[in-house]
Amino acid sequence: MKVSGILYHLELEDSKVILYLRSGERRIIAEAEMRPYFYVIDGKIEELKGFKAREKGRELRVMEWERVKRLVDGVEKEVWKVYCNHLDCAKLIERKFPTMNIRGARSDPLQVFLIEKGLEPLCRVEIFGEPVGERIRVKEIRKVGEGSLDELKILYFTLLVKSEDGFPIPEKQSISIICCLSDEMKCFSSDDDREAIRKFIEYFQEEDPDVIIGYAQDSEDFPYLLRRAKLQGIDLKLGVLGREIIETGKYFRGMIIKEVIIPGRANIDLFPIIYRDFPQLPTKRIGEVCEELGVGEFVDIPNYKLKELSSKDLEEYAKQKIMAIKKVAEKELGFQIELSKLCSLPISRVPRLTIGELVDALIFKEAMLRGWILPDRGAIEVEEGYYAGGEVWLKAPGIYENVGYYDIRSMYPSIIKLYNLSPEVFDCKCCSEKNLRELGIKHWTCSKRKGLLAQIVEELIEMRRKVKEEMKRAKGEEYEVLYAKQYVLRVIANAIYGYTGWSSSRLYKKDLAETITAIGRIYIKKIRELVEKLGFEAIYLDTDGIQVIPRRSPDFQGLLLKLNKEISLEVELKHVARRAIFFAKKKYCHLVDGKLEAKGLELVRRDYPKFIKEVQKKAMEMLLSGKSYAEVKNYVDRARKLIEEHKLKKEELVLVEQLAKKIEMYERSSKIKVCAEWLKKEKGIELHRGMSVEIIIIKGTGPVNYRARPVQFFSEEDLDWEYYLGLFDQVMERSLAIAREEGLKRFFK
DNA sequence: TAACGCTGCTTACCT
DNA sequence: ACAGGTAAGCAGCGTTAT
Repeated sequence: MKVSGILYHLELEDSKVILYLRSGERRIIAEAEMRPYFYVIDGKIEELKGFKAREKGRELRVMEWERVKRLVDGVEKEVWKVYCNHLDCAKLIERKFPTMNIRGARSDPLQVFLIEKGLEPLCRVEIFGEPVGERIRVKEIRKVGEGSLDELKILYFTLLVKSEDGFPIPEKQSISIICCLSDEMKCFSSDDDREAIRKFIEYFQEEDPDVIIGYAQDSEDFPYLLRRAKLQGIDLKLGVLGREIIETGKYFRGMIIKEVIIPGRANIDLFPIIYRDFPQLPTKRIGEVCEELGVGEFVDIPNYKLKELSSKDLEEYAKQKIMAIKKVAEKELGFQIELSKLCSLPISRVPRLTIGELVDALIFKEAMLRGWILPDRGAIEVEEGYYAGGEVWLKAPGIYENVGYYDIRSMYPSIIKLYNLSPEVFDCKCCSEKNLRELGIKHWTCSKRKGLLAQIVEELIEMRRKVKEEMKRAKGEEYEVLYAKQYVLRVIANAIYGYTGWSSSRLYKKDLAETITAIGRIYIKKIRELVEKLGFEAIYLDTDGIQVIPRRSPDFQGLLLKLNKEISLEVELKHVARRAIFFAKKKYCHLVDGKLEAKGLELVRRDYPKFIKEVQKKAMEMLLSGKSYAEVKNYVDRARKLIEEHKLKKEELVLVEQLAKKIEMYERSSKIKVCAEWLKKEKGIELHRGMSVEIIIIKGTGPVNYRARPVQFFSEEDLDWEYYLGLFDQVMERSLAIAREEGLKRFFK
């Protein structure tokens, strides 16, 4: 028989790949046999022939072996390809034979499956096979077209719990409301949550969604729901065909996070995506995310304030929250889908991977398609010491007018492409012409073969160029898809240099990473020299960017043309700032089209009190728009009075810090560490790595950091106003010093 | 014993 | 847990002034 549908989810079951397809109203479940394998690069495999072992009650054994030709780190070799009956068999053999040169035993089987079959996540597939029970056993599978989320059944999900302090405990507090959105909005609540959970499960099974989308549902909603359901004696059968959901712990970005598996459905948690892709957002609450993405307003109500809402208001809030989740998903999921296609990974896996892991997945895929076998991750020995990065230079702090900001377009990717940089051709044995010597670099690249990394980067750049070309003619939905495609191509290309210097990457080579940054420094310094020759003065450099002021005529476009004639990388003019203030390296602000653009200033940092940031912002705007020192000073002094006279609300003095490591790992007490300890001791609340807290400083004796507290438990009377005054003065002093000195200079002229 | 000064930990930022 | 470069606040601790 032949079936077709959108491939929306894949799972691993022993050595089978289970495929979930959506075909109109129907769901198709198929299973494909896969033969797990690994490579033995050189040496004998006699010991492996007939290998058998028992582990967790299963028999693991080697099935077959064959001699195949592959490119091992770019060198053609005959290697052994060894097939086994189970994935764990490959891993066991790798552990048991540490001296054997084994590769690929830990490769992602679902990714390998997708690559081997030429499939894309969310594509339309055709399957030839025969039915076995509820499934179809796959004989042949192929991609026959494109698909999209629109063709799938999506269910948005969230729940709310009222609690005293915002950290509810399942044993004490029942779920106040569960809210779902598919074709329509549905809310479930009851006095005790037993009925609500029952009805929710019933509804969920009836809806039978392909994709579940929420915000922090893996770390919060589902674990809470699981505990409550257990207490109420209810099974949480939310999987396809009534299978129960599975809670797992996984090491992610240096911390244990919970991952919930809902068999047969793609469970997509937006929170880890936001955590990874929007590190600049201090709280990561949905309202903040909505604002960042420009998808409308949503006012977050902190968990500790939910108790003040009536049932009606709570329901209204839940509905608004789920609409906000939907908007964030609609804006953000396009990128994740394109990432999953680019890297050949199931869509539900992508949100949980770091950028490094995504780059690694792409490198693995491209290597596999070329018949290469690369080292496994973490297999290359790490070289000691650090290497130099980008050039950073500031002529002098001060106020400048007419500042042109130029940068080298995609500098590191362009360097990799232009100089054919890749580990296997770096310092090759075959070349006598040491081509990087002319740049003053002691290394060289091969002039006979094109390196793998350079090939991949070139392809990414070329693909992006084509997509951007198509974008010119595209509109609406099509445009959005193309935009997402070019965006992920850029993100991945930009991370490739870092990947070469990442100690656990397959292509780790410190000297190579160092060479890339060294070439970057040479180029930006060369541009500085040119700029100086062409009638401009360089005032600031950072890595791939240079800021200049005109000595005579401010012909910034003319300078751009001249630079591009001289330089083999592409130079762009980002903008010309009417006026700019430089405080230090990585701390400056520009006035561009009447708007303030601040970099590194306190006002962009989450760990400064909100009020101080607002006053600084206003002061910067005044200075940039030409107000005198005296005027600005006057404004700042009036603002200062509000602190002096205790006329601010505690919310205006809040700062945010993120717990960067496990509490035991601290050698000093930071504000966030003290808050984490206080929450544990006083409230029994445990903060885990990566969580942020809104902090205020209370009065008392001892060092300030020891007086940091979560804002919700204290009032204005508790605040250490003197501390805020001191910090305010410190920040304002250095913010205004430049204008003051500038004024003095004029006075003495 | 308070004040001072230095070191290096800590956080968050820039490219 | 893609890389390195940077500023700033302040704990922690030894030294100096009182």
